[in-house]
Amino acid sequence: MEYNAKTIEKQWQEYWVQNRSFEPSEDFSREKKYILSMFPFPSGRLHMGHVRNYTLSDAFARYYRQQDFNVLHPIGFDSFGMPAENAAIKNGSHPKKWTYDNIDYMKGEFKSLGFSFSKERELATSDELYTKFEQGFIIDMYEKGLLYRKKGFLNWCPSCHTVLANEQVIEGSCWRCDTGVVKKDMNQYYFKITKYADELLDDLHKLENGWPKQVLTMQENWIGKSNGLEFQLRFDDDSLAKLEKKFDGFDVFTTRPDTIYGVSYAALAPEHEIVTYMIENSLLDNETVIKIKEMKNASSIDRQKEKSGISLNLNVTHPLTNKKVPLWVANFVLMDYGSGAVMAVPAHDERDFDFAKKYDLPINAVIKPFESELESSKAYTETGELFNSEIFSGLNSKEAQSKIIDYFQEKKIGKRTTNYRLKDWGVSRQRYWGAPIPFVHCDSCGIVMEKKENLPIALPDDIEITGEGNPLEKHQTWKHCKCPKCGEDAIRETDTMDTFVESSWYFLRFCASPKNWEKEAFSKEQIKYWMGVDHYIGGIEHAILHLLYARFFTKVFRDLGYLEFDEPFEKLLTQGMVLKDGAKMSKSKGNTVDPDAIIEKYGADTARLFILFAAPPTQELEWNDSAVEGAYKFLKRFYDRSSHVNKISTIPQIEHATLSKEEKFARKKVYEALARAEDVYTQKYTFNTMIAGVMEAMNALNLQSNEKVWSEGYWVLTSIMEPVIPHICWEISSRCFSLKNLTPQSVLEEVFVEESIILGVSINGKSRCEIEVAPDASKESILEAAKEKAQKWLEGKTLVKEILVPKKLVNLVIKD
RNA sequence: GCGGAUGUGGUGAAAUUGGUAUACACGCCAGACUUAGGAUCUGGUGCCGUAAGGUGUGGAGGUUCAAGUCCUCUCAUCCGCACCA
Repeated sequence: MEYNAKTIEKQWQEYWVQNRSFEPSEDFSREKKYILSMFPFPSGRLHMGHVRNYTLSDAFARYYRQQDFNVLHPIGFDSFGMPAENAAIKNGSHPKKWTYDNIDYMKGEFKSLGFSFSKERELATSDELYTKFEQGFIIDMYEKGLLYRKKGFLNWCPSCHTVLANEQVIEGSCWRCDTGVVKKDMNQYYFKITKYADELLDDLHKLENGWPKQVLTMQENWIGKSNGLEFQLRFDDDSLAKLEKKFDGFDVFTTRPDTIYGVSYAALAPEHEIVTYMIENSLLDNETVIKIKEMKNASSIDRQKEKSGISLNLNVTHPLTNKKVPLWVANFVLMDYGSGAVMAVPAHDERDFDFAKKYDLPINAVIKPFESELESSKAYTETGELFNSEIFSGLNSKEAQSKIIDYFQEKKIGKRTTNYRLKDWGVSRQRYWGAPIPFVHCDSCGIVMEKKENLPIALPDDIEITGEGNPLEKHQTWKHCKCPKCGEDAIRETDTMDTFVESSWYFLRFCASPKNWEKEAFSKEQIKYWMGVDHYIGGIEHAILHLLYARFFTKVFRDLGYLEFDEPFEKLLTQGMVLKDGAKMSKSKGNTVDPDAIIEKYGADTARLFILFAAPPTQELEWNDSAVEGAYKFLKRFYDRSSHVNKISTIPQIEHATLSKEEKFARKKVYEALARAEDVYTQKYTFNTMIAGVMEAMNALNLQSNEKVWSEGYWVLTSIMEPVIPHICWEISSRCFSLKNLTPQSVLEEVFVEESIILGVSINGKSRCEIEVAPDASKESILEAAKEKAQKWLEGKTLVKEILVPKKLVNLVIKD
């Protein structure tokens, strides 16, 4: 029989649409599985990474459907974002048209790959309905104080007149025009994600069994919790006078309070408010001001190259010794961590040491190793024994840390504090193609939330996109409105939201029944049934931001009363990248493979089979044209051999004992494959080994010609393979089994019963020969057989030990 | 620097609790059928060796009757974070 992928695939794709085969049921009494793959940005065409992602989720979804679960396997498009605007700048196409044209094309690609997505729940985050509910949530969060507006230092491209996200700054320059990026002080909206820092960190433990360790660690490091001492460094009298008593001092944070007696200077970030005050009030000479401005304006790369600083000619007093400590501005002190100021202990911190060497500041050692001498040529950053530390001398670092913190707390001059690397999430973008932030600026009322009944605040279509500045701000009429509170003329907020906001709750929206799509974002009942996501599959590149933000939204929604759980994704599978010629596929490298071309040449089943067979999902996948060809050959053979199968509608009953050796072996291989498949879908996700098992079974079936064994084999194998290569399996199954075999299959234990078993015989751990014994042979008889067979190696030696590992091997230990 | 991961044939990769290393596939070699083959089928294929045998999971040690698997050290590659006080 000739395998014609195109015909078969078209036919079943139509069948599935007409039969609504992949729509979840609203019967909430059934057991459910929620299988989700990270939705794509509608860039135009699918790439192989997408194909890998959705082939994986599709395999899970189809498997659980076979197992009679109510399966939700939705898809959507993360459709706001910069590329749509960039396309507009480049080709003059409207972002909306560009986006929705791409979506249409990609939906066609999904269909041609046979992905079993629910059609009725498809959405795009740029849909006005989606914006409407999102803006509602934003208002809720603003009311709860979880969204606020403040000035912040942002990456600003002076040429594009826009704020850039950190990821858009490439080596200190704008990713698009290569202009040097500067920091600009601007008003921005922030989500108060830091309020949840502790919970986001602690709850990682709840995910230990379902998430890759790597992702958990990355999130842990990103949150970056550290414990230590916070205290105030106070100015001495002269310095207070110089500062016109505007500042008493400033806070510093340290994780090493045990080194406090080694403090020999203190340093402020160039952006620190005291520094700003001194510049604004001409308290510094010109040279110093120029130096500080240089530090501020340096790109982050330059700033890291070499430590530099300048003295402020001010002194603070050491909190314990009351000695004078000089105050400097230093480029290595970061404004956005801790308080933007540090106590410096050059003897025990590498940065402080480098700086002290450069500017000839004192280096006072106060910690020494327990069992060796202190070297003065570098900073000793380990823990050790304290000295020159008054009453704390002689203590070890660990004890000293808590005692010194206690001492500060007793004296009320400092306190135990926790610091986080995680910062509040800046969400406003000066961009057109995003969800508008639903606020208005009113001269008399300030920032006012839009009324929920006025939502969505939709984007205007008639805009001009030039790449410079924010098109919404330049629009003549859109931003003018009435204040929802006082009714006077007001101005709409023209900032739009970061696209990560949309992807932080889309998995909840999918739970909503399309019947109520217009009415509500989702209902508590629907969420309760479908969530959490049983398998979430996507790229490792989202290990931090997307997954952290989605976890944050889940906790916020819980606190807003919309749902009742803490974590959205129970099991996370992070797939490896798709490579060609050893490098990630990318247009710029010219090493891409177009999925459409593969489907055209071989069909979707070949692409899916290759992708799942070539490597386990978490590993990188190296594209290999001849291995694709190999997958295609297997499908041809698989299709061709189905001519050995009888048309039946129940699995054949076979009298195992009456079969030939080859027939028995074939059945054993078939059921081995089935047993392995169960494990793969539910535990290990190593589809490559499952497919190998099926190939072994096929090879074994080929060695015999019993029609019943063939039929039984195909009954089982097409069931195992349907999630991987659905079209060909539905075709064979409908022709031979009236689709009756795409159901749970049970492993027949009887086929594993062996008439004899083969044991390896090794001498001193080295395998030498084999023996064949009856399964119930006694230990003595097995050892006897082994010794007889291995006689050759035993001659002239002394046998010192005999080990029998049941069903595996015999090891004979000998001596000369 | 800190954290995480990975190292097995020519290639992608297998290997329950430690128990005959290299399943399955690609590639290669040989043969069959063919006007032809980039189709199909059959057989072979870790390395050295005619063979017996030796050797072999990045490297060096160790534990064990037995180590790809456990322990110690080390090298290499990849990924994430990074002047985080």
